Amino acid sequence: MSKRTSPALASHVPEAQRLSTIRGPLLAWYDRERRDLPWRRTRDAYAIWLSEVMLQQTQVSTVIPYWERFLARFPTVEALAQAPLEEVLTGWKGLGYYSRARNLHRAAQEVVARFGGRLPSTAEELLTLPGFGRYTAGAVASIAFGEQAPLVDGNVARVLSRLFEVEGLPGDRAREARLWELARALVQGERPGDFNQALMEHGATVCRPESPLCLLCPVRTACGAFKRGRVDELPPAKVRAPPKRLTLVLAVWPHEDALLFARRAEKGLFGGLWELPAAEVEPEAEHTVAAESLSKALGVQVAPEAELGTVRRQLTHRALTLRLLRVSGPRRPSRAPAFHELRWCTPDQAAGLGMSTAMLRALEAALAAGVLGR
DNA sequence: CATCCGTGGCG
DNA sequence: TCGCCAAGGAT
Repeated sequence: MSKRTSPALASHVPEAQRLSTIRGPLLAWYDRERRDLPWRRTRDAYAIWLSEVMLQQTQVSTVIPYWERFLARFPTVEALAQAPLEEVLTGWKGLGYYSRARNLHRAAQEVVARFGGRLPSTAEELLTLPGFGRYTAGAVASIAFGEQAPLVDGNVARVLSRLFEVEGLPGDRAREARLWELARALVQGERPGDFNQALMEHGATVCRPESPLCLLCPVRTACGAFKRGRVDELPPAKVRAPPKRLTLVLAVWPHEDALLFARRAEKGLFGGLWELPAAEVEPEAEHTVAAESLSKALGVQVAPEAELGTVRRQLTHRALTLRLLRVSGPRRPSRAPAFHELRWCTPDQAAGLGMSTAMLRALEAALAAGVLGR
């Protein structure tokens, strides 16, 4: 070490001891207490990758059935790469954050093209693929390939914030840098993948956001927040912007035993998914105005026939209002300016489309209103 | 750096 | 009913 060691680095030197008192006990705890999750029973890097993508911002219990179904349908990177995006989105429907599925699909194609169908084994290489950020690259590299690569997710950030009393709000640069530095120091050693999972598992089950189980914590004697009674104040809650309101009018256009469906543009909200053709309107728009918006989107002049009700849906950052408007038109379009594709489907056929949960609720409401008879 | 992108569970 | 948030990434 040079004498010119920065103050920031020098201040961490006493931590070497603490780091070593954390790693062993946490790993031992993990060996005893870890949950039996399906992706912990495989060594297939693709399957592990898939689990990591699905787990982004999504609870374990939600992911399990999706992971099993998706893997059965797309068992290999090659199978996924060859599948049409629409089928991939169908396998993802209901899971949310659909850009994950689009990126996964693109990444699979790149793995085939650039790496001969084998997922690269280092975080550095993984980072070059779509959908791989620092977290996912570290997770796949350490869990699937045994690289001593760090990761910081919401759980790890909380655990390390408490253990080392890391100050600052989520998103703060210095805070993030500090967390990654700690994660990097801690993961050095045997079984890096298990250690990273131990850190996350601990955050998910013991070092929880609310009412953490400190009396069951294997590393509480090393925990700064526990020592000083600061467990409830670390980490500080993130400040969230209030959700914005978005009102969409949905065209319910019956023809015989079918309704008109449209596929959304690839980017943005519900990108690439199917829907009852939608157009944004002012919250209090008259149905004639709403019909005009739909006419523009569909490229055909449609007439408003009846209001069929409203479905509300709360997203993290958006309050959705879906207004169902039964319409009719002079001809039945097969293409439209605002949409990727149009299709006339019976409810049974529509069930096989990749549709968001919000749209599913709206469709149910339209059918309950009797648009296709009983 | 801020904003956008879904969903379901839970108190 | 409501607010909070969970194994993040892209722009």
